[in-house]
Amino acid sequence: MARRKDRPGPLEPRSEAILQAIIEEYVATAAPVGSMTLVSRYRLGVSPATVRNVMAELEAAGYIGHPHTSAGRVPTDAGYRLYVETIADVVVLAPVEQLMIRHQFGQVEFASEQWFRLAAATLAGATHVAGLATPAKPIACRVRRVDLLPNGSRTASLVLVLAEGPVKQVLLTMDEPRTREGLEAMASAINARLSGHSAAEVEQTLTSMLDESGLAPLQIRVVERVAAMMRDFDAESVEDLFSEGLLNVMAAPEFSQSDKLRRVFGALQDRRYIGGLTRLMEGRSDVHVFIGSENDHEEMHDVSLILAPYGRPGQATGVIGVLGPTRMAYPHAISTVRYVSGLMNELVDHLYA
Amino acid sequence: MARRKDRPGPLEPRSEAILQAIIEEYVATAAPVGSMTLVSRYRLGVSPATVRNVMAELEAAGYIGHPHTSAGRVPTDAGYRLYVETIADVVVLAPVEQLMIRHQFGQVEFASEQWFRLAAATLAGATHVAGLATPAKPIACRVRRVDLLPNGSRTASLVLVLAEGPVKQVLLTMDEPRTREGLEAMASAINARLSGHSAAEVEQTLTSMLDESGLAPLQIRVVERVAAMMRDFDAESVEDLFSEGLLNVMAAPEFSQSDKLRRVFGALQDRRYIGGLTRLMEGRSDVHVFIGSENDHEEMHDVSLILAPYGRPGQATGVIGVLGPTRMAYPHAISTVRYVSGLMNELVDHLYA
DNA sequence: GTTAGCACTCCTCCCTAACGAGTGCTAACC
DNA sequence: GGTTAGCACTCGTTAGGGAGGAGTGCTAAC
Repeated sequence: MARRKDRPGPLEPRSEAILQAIIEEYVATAAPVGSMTLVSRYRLGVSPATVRNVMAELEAAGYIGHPHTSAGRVPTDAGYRLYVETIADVVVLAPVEQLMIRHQFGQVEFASEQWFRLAAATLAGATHVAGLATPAKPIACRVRRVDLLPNGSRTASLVLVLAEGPVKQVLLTMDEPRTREGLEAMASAINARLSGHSAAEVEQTLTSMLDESGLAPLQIRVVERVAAMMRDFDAESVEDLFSEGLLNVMAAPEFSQSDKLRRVFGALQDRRYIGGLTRLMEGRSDVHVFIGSENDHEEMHDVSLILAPYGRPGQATGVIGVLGPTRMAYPHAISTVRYVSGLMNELVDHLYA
Repeated sequence: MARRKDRPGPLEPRSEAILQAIIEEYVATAAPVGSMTLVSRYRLGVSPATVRNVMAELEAAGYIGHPHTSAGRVPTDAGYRLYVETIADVVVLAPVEQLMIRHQFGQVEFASEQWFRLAAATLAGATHVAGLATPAKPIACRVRRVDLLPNGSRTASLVLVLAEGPVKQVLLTMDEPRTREGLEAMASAINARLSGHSAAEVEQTLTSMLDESGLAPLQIRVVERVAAMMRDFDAESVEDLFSEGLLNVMAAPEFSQSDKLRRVFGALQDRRYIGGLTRLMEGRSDVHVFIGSENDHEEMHDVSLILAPYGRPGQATGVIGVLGPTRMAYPHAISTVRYVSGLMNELVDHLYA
């Protein structure tokens, strides 16, 4: 209020430079930064007193704060927000790092289940905070084929392959023994009716089958199971989250007493929270940063999320990103997430080409 | 040394009762326990002075210690060990809890990949420490069948189903487009050669195929990939570990400053450590407890592991268990792990019946 | 508008003393 | 001889009180 002349809008270049310096120093040291340290370490071309004046303005505008009177300044969430917005569009990952990450992705064979894990691990390794990734599951899965393979005398494996790639296997118990041939015949009969169908369509087929006479009870049970598995697939898609390198975040001094972090970890295991995240990213097309209190969930008020969608909108999308303390190296993290999401896009394109 | 008359051997009943009381009190309160609290809360039938004398003996024998002169007693790892050995054979899980756990297992359909997750989650929920589980992978996997399914124009899914149940899918890129029928024909040709084969046998087939003429390069590449996947399966089996409820352990006061715990989590992510664990349990048939410094790895010196093997020796085995602070409710944890391992045995038997 | 000077604030660190929990010893008791 | 009451002693914990210092905000000079 005091010395501010106009509304929060754009800051004078010098004020912005000082805010930037404060943030960079604080990110590096985790300690409140004073006017003296600032002028001695950053070529600001002004005296500590001037810096103090600017600091007072920045504080009045809500971009920085003091823990107490005789302490240095600490960026607020709003300060980080401004900082991120000024740098977000320009940061690009250094070519060396691009190369290293691309190299890591080159290692993986096209085993599709491993992509997100790899993405999460790569992000964690590159940014030294935690990497996150959800699988890119299709909006609505479709059946490719169903196999019935004999196991023991009265058990069989039901293998469901989706058009989009994923495979799932469940165990089936049968009232009476069946031959391999009998099972194969049944599988191809089922495939004829289900192949290419979505979860809803399988459901329809199931209800119509219930009216038909002459169908083996086992056949109906198999279709029931397939319908259930398809439901699961559709539901899972938004609820699975891989995280890697949470230990990196544990190492941050702000989380040395594990209390706050425990709540963060708890939220990360909450499927509803994860579902919310993916839904939040649905409309977006580029990296988005959620800083501290900008996160909807109170548990996340001490951390920042940098997320990016990937995949093909309307077909199969997922989310990758990083999670770290609000005191985080945003430029590097943002550019890394952006780069990895680009790589993930390439991979998905390759899969659907 | 001082007052001990004979070697560590069996303790007098009264001493044992007092050790037991110390441990139970310490497990409950996490604070060193004094002679007064002990007589007031446990019906020991003796005065604090007598308890102090016994405590001195127990300390000389190495079963308990003091943090400092004027503090109460704390059990040592050796004390826990003695305690665990006196109770291990007799503890049985309360019927109510048995029912609850069995009920949880009833929920899961026979989707075999989910068993260990469920076991880990159940253990975590029942014991309030962390639950661990490795999948029960067969000693040596065998191929059941291979499918080649067209994806895009130049990509196909290679689906590998193992005789033991697990399924894996990878993406294959092809130099030239192939029809669905062509792929199916190739798949059945490959199946004829690989079905029922172990990783080593697939490897042999591959080398013999390299000498044959007239084989499509793609066919050889597929067999190569299958060989690689089989190797992976065999290797993965001992290296995968699901954990659930690590947050429970974070909540323990001994880990309030997250330093020690971070090292524990680090070790849990180390595949070599996990491999060591499973190998450690290979010869055993019942629950085994590793208390603090009994663990080979220094990172684990502040936690205890209660592990049990499950599965069919020689066919498919895995390990389940819990991880908690050395100050843990051993009787309950041991009986829970034992009970869940029994359930897992039932499940595996059912699968292989 | 910028800067030097300076009083002021308030956190941090360190020292000390009072407190108290719990022990270990000794001597009496059963 | 084992058990117990009594008591001196140890030592960590806590609270209080400067001394020190980092950093600010204000004022006045540049």
